Amino acid sequence: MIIKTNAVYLLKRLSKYIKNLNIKKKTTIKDIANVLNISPAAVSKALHDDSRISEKTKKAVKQVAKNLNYQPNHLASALRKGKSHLVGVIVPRTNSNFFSSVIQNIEEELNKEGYNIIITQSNESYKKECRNIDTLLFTQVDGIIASMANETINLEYYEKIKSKGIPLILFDRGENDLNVDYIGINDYDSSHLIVDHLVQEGCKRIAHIGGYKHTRIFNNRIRGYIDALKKHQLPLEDELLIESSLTTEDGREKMIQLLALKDKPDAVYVAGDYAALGALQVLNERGIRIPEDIALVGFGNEPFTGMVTPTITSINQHSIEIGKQAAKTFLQHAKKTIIKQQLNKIILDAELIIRDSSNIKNS
Amino acid sequence: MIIKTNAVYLLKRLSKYIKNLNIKKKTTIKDIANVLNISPAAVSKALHDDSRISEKTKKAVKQVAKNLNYQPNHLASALRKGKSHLVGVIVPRTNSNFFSSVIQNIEEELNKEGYNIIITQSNESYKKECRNIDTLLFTQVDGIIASMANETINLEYYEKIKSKGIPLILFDRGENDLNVDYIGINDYDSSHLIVDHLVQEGCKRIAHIGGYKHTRIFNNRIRGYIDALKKHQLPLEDELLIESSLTTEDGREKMIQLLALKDKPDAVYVAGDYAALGALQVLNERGIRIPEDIALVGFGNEPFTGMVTPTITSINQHSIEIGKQAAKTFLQHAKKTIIKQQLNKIILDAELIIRDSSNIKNS
DNA sequence: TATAACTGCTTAAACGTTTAAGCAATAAAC
DNA sequence: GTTTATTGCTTAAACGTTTAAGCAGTTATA
Repeated sequence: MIIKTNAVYLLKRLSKYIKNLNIKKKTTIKDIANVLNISPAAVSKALHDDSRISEKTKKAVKQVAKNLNYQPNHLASALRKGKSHLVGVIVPRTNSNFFSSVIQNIEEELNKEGYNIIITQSNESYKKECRNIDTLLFTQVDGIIASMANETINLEYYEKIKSKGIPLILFDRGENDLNVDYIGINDYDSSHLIVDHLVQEGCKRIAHIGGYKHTRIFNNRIRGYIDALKKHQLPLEDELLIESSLTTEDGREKMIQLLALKDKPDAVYVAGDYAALGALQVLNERGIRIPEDIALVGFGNEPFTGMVTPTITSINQHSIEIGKQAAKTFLQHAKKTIIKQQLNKIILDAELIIRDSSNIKNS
Repeated sequence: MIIKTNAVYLLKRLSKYIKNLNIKKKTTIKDIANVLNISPAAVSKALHDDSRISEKTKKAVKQVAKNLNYQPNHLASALRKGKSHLVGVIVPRTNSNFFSSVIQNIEEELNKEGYNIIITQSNESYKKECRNIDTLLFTQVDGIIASMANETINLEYYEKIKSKGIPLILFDRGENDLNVDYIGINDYDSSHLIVDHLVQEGCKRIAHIGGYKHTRIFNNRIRGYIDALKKHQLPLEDELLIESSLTTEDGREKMIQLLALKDKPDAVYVAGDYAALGALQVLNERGIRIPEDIALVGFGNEPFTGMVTPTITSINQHSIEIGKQAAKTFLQHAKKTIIKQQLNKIILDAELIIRDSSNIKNS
């Protein structure tokens, strides 16, 4: 009788194996349990180094897991635990050095704590951004770190994230009204840095090709520009303050617009490097000397600012620090359970990188 | 008695609601079922427009789902169905226009079919690439689309993907030995295009700063370079063929090395735009005229090739088409169940974008 | 008028984990 | 020598879906 039971038992075990061989099913915790003749629960605990499992069993479990090439099923554990250990990241685009550097540092910081990231791009489109949010919520991410598209005014979708109780951290392009954690640089002060520098180089008519006023960071840069002009008792003229989408193409157009003025500026501060590039192209094409005739300053310190002729003075946005802080802020949320949600607003000091395009005295 | 049963029943329903209100739990299919007094199975089917559910019920279910702000739990359905509808993408880095454009097009194409992508970067590191693969397998992706790191020689991890039966599609940087689907451009022909063009411009001593020989695409570019030289009866000289990591820094070094030769080249074909930029910087710094003294050609058509002075002639790698084809190839795998796996090797014709750095006759 | 086919659901099991609760057996404490 | 703790497991339920199987009731078919 014992022999028969044993035979039945062996047959059962064997059939499992045959099934595995044929259908090439992924090995599960159950398979390991069957091999060692212990319960799946014990295997799970052994793999997680539970103190209530003997060292002997742990060793055995890990060995068998390795032999059977066991890979834990993230979906199952995430479902059971209610945590996916996935963090969603939304950026306007990845092919800018600033964003890809931020992403890289978010990833690095989160990987340390066992989190992985899902990167999505909005391509500066509000509609795409909404779809990305839905996708991320659908994927059950544990948190979202985002920088808003230029187009985004309606915050309904971001409210949706908050209402689901999912930590939301914004960086660079954020909104004050949303009342969430934010990491960025001091845009207002950056404008002061730039204007101070240009004044020091002898400029008297400083134009500003700014971003959309409705976006907080660009608004701050504009305010900084205005206040800095006042500080230096330079007149603020409407025709010198232009709103732009800050693409390279629009940078070209807005520069052409400035050159059409009877009273041309002697310096142009552009709120984005790509638009500054467009401006530079126009100036070069028309044989206007930079910085002698017109000085140029960009924003973002994209690598190409150091590649073009002349190299473009720009603001370093501390992408590394922003990425690290964004990740750390998320981790704070993830760790505390219900403790009071203290808002983090981290504003980093920016740094002006002076290059040829504004270096009048040394040129 | 009936009343009592009803009371108990109502109490049960009520308690569910109270629970929902307090703990702010996400609404599930069960909640909808409870409200409408039907089974969860019926709700699931209604949401998926199953033909065996009445239109009336479907309407009601969808209405309640909307009211309760129901969001399907992706983890649960993925676990049950054995499909995550997630595709992993591995690239050396995202801050190159080529890769970010490929990614964007992969995403677009896959989104149409209800798939989402997880982007990971290897930063050209083999170790990071292995970790990325583990992460993606762990996340139960339905497929992986990858372009290999420069460092990658050992294909063990890629074999791991194949052995799990997960579709693997390589693009740009791939390996022949792996025997998987591949989408890329014709690197061999591209070299011919470049050499033909340079010869036509009158160059007689053409150097090549190539990528690592062990990477198939760079090897093909080298072979194309050699064969094209032969075709034009130009002598092939060892000192003119240099292996490089193709970073901007290394491009500088290798250019300096070429300038140290007693018999300098009159043209340099660099296998990557970033390295070509380094070469350009060195030439500019030393007052060597481009293209009159030395012509320069890059590879990849990165946007900055059109921004620098002089603009750099380069090869357009068809990132859009590569992205679309990679996605489509994956979808083919995803759709057929066990049908024979016919390998897709898609080789696109490249295109030479002629700019100032090699336009001798018109300069 | 029986039989088949369709409609509109329900039941119950499954996906692979984790975890609270519990149960023997052994060790420690009194 | 009884009580108490500790060790090393097991059992069973749960996470939220999906789906095969089945079951009434209705409608069409022969």
